[in-house]
Amino acid sequence: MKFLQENVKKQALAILKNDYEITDADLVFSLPGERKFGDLSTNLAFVLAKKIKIKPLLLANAMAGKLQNRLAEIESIQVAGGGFINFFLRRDPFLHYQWQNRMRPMPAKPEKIVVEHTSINPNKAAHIGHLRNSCLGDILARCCRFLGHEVEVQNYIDDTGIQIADVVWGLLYYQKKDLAAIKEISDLASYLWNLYAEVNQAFATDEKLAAARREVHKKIEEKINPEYEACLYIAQQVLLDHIRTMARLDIQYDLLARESDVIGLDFFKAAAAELTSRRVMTLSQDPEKQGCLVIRYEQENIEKIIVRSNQTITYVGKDIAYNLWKFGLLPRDFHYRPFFTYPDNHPIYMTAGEPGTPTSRFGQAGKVFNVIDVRQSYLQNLIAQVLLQLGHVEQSRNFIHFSYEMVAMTPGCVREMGLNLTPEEENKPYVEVSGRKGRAVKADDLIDQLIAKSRLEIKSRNPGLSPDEAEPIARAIAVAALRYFMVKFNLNSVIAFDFKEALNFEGDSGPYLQYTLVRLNSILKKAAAAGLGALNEPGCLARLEKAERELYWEIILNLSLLQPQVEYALANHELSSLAAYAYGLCQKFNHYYHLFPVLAEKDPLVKDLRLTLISLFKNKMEKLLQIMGISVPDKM
RNA sequence: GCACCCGUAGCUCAAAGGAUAGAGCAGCUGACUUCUAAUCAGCAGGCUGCAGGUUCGAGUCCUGCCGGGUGCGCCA
Repeated sequence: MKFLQENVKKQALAILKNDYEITDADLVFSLPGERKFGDLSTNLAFVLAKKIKIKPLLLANAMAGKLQNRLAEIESIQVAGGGFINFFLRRDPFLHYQWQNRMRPMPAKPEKIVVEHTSINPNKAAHIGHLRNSCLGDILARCCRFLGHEVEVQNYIDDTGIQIADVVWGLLYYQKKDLAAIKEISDLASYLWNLYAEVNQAFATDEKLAAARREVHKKIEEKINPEYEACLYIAQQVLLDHIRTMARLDIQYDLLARESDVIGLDFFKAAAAELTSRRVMTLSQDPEKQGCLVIRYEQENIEKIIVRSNQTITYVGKDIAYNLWKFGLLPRDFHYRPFFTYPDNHPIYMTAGEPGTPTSRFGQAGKVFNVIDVRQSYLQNLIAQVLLQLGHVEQSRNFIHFSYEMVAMTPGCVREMGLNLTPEEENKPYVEVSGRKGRAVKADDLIDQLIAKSRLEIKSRNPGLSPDEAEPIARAIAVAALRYFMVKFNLNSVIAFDFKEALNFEGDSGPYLQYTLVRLNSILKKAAAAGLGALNEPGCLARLEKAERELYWEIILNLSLLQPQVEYALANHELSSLAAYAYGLCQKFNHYYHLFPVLAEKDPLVKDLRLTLISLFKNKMEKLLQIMGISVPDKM
């Protein structure tokens, strides 16, 4: 479709340039919402009318007259709506082109893309807020791969922060467990979920405890046992738990970048030299920040502390160094070791402080996507600013904060879970999810609920299925429902989480998409059994009755938009447009399915055309579902 | 206080400056002896928060209000 649009544009421009002063940018095509307005439409006449002061309608008619019958791919041209020029494609050649090119692989693109997502503090189990991050990040990575990019998925592990000190303190001093006792705790991540909320409540009410926590944090930084060893153990176990949870959703990582290695390998020192010599980072003149090194955030005219008066480095400082490294702009590298292998043999590497396994180079990105919620915009913007100030113009432009709004919970949902609300919170439209307050739905619990529900649905529809057969199907449906739910909203709309919506398997949902393909596959299977497997070139659409022909064309035309849709989603940071695209296509197909039976059709040519349509639909929709991380079960 | 985001049907959300503002859920009618009814067809539901402005054209852009959220830490 994209190729065709460009081709039509080139031809039209060549013709119109003789009579009008138009540029490449003036001629923009769009797909009209209704087919009576054509397959391609342009507002060129409106744009030009302003410049040369002629009525748009007159101009549009004149232009249409000049273009009529002179564009190879265009059957006819009409003017409508006061000046839109609408183009109707030659349908049979278009269908042939789509059919012939359906298997063509996407050419590889040279630009390597690093996507950072998940990055959960390793001190408690993952919750629904993290799921939005990981699902978006994973789909983003899949979009880039689909378009031919090399993609590296990184997960940043803050294994040194105060959050982890909280639970270390909780285990060692609040619950008075020794290391051996800690190692005996099963399902540590869930256990810490409760403990983390509990100790934070304690910290809030008792000043002295906060000092104890700082003491634990200090001991971890100075590698003093048992605090340090407990910290290492907890971070590793919880991290493994997060990896396991996300693997349930088919979300995988390539590299785990540890904050302790960013610190241990003095990444910041390497960055600091440059920051200081370019006077990006300076000694603060503010008496309250005496002895601190700061960077001025220009957008809001704030001084951000990078190096504290005690010479320790803040989170932003470490993040600046880490992101410079992602682009290969730091004269320093991590060491690496293999950490984990997925059942499909895909390895995850972890950064290391000491020389480990030699491996292919990580980082060296041409473009970086950081999937982090909107609350960190200020810090991400600061990093982009710093890249620019250091003279890395290209990298600054390719440093992308893939920002999304938070997941919240309605007061009703919080109450439903048996959790407490303050009277003030009761009256809010939603309250933010918080691991610190233990106020969130745990990721694993939600996945379990989804699987349980799909199990019931499968059982009622397919009573003969054994549990062994039903289980993978239940999982596939649960994953589809969850991933679709997480991607269908606009990035800047807050998701006010609601069990009823998230557990919906009907209508605008992941299982709806799966069901469409399951039925379609069933037709193809039966057609193959009847010896109708191999398909020839598509026949002429004229063979179809008008009503079917129009619907058929509508579907073919929309199917051709897969690649432009993915490019649009990526360029505009709007992955929800992919969900809407997939849903719209399936709606159209289901409508067609009900009106026009395939296998019962008597006319062999019509039957062939219908089989062509469903083959093409399967081809495109499977690619689209793969981008969304949704698999298609054999039956539902 | 400053900065960013949101306000569309009873509810949850779409609408890429464009043609008659669309879906799902909930409600009401209908369609399983048929390629799987997790489906489909239909009914009903709207001063797009308010007031101005820009434009051939505004839910979308600008200004001001009203209501809500978030960020602005020597936490990460």
